[in-house]
Amino acid sequence: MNIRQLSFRLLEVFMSVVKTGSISETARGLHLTQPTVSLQIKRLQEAVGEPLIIMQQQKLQITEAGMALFRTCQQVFGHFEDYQDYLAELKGGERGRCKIAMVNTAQYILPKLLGPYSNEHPHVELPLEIGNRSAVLARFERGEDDIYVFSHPPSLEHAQAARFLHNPLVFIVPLNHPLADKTALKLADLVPYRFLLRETGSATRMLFESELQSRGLVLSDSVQMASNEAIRVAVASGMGIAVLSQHVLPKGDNSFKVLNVTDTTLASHWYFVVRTDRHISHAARSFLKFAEQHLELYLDEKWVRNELRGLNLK
Amino acid sequence: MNIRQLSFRLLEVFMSVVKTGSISETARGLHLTQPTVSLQIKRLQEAVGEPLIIMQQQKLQITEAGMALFRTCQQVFGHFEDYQDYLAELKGGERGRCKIAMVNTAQYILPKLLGPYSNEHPHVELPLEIGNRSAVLARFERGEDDIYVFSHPPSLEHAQAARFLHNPLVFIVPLNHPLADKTALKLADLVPYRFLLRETGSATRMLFESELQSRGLVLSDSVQMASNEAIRVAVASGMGIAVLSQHVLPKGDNSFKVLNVTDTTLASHWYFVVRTDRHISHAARSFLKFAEQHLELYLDEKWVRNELRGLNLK
DNA sequence: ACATCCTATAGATAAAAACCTATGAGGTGC
DNA sequence: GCACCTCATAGGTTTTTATCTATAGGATGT
Repeated sequence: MNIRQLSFRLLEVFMSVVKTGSISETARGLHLTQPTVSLQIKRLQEAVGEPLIIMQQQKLQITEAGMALFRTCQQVFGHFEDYQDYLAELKGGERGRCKIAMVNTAQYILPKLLGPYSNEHPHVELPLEIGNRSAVLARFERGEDDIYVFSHPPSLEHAQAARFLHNPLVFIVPLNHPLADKTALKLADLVPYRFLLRETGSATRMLFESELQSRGLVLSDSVQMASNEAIRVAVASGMGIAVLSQHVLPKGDNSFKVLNVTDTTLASHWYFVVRTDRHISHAARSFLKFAEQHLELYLDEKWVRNELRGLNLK
Repeated sequence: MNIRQLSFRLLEVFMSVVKTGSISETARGLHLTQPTVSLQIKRLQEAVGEPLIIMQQQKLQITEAGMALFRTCQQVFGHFEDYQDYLAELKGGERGRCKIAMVNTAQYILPKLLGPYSNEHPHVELPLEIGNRSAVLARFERGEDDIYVFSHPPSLEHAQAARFLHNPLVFIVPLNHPLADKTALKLADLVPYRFLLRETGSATRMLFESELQSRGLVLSDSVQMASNEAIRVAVASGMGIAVLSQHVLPKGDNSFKVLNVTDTTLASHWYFVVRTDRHISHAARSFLKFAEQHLELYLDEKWVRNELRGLNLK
């Protein structure tokens, strides 16, 4: 039997002949002529190398080999139907994978969207990658994920970014800090103190440093720490001032004080970023659509900046 | 996804690409050129309507849809491999069906061949049909079986017959019959008594009657009975004389007496008959070959007439 | 005997599939 | 920068496939 000259069409016709028990009726059913069907069966028998159907007193009789082939066909078509169902779910965004790479800080906000989404779409895999800005940028370069989350508009080739959330930054100090009780501060009042900062390249630090630079200010003392939690705890224990995303601060945490700096509003935005030179996966598209529709529901409404239409999610 | 434009060749190539992870390597492996493989994949993707493989940093990456298709293919090819195995067994006569229609009397001898054959070929189905001569002839006409067993050469169109066993007929009488103790009888001595006979058309009766006719003898009294057993029992209980195939008589049964008729030797032969206008099934061919080789082993050697070569079983 | 079913076969055509060669474009390694 | 991979695309050829129409040969039923 030569499988290479078998085609699905041939098998389809064969199955219909077995089901109807008639070549002519199959022809009518499939909108073909009778000779066409006869010929198809003949070719199939040649491909299989064994009679599949024999004429018996004006009636078609299916041989053993024919019945076995029929059963095989049923299974095969069954598998393809399953695959079609799978594809349909994939295309509908009900199944599949949406790999998301996000910068560290985003882990305080993205889960608020991911949780509800995952509940609504339980068959979508959502592998998350969390890293610092440069790690996520590297992943973007290599196109390892479907969606990237940055807080700072990355202006890269092939990148399409859409804002979705305001990211206000605040200054926090230990409760016993000299500035803790001041009510109206200027940025310049802060620079003499020690600052605790994330690594160079982090969006928060970049924003803060560019603000300082534009005002001609220079920090007198700074310490670099690897994570926001480390910084928060360090501030609480009196090590210095920090600039952090407001989203990072646990509500009702009174182990530090938020300063009221009147001449400075530091803020960036959270962005969903996708590559324009790649097909966006259905699951990713589905997630972004979900986000577009439910941002206000799951995130603090006052910070939402829903510009996801810009990603033209069809 | 349009299944009609899918071909097994396409899937074969696709599977190789997934396995090797390279289009060029697949091309080398399948003795194709690289553009051919590229194009096949492109066509497959168009047929499926979904990307299956994407280029990722100089490496091929299989998409979700691609992996699912790959799994589907594995199952599908698995089914076809099973089918191929099945076909191989079918062609080797190891599997399949060999329908045999035989006249009543044959059931005393054919099982001696069928039993050992079935043990050697446990996957061959052996449906048996047993009927009187005219019923088996009708089945032959309609070509309902693979092999027909007659005891009397049927000279039909499209029939090819081969003798395999001598079928000697004997006269039996009740123990208390007037002829029971005679040692050398003539046929003419028997005709005054009542005979128990099978229906007209049965080979035994045909043979007996033609012998009577050629000798100008006429039976004075006869009773028709439907089966050989009925006749045997009736003879034992004293109803009359019978002519039966020797094969029908259980060895060591002393409830009747076999007459010694010196001027008459009634005998026919058992024939395997096949239709020449039909493909003979592999299983039937296998059974006939088995019979040809083992007749002497399983049947009484002194009666065997092995002329099965005549069926040219290749 | 004839109309009416089937199926099989022959001959023809248009579309498609399955390949090829040649060439281009994007990376990697030295 | 150059040799050397990889894959993609364009253009072309030869087979194969999927159809059709026309026709013929059996069976069956009236």
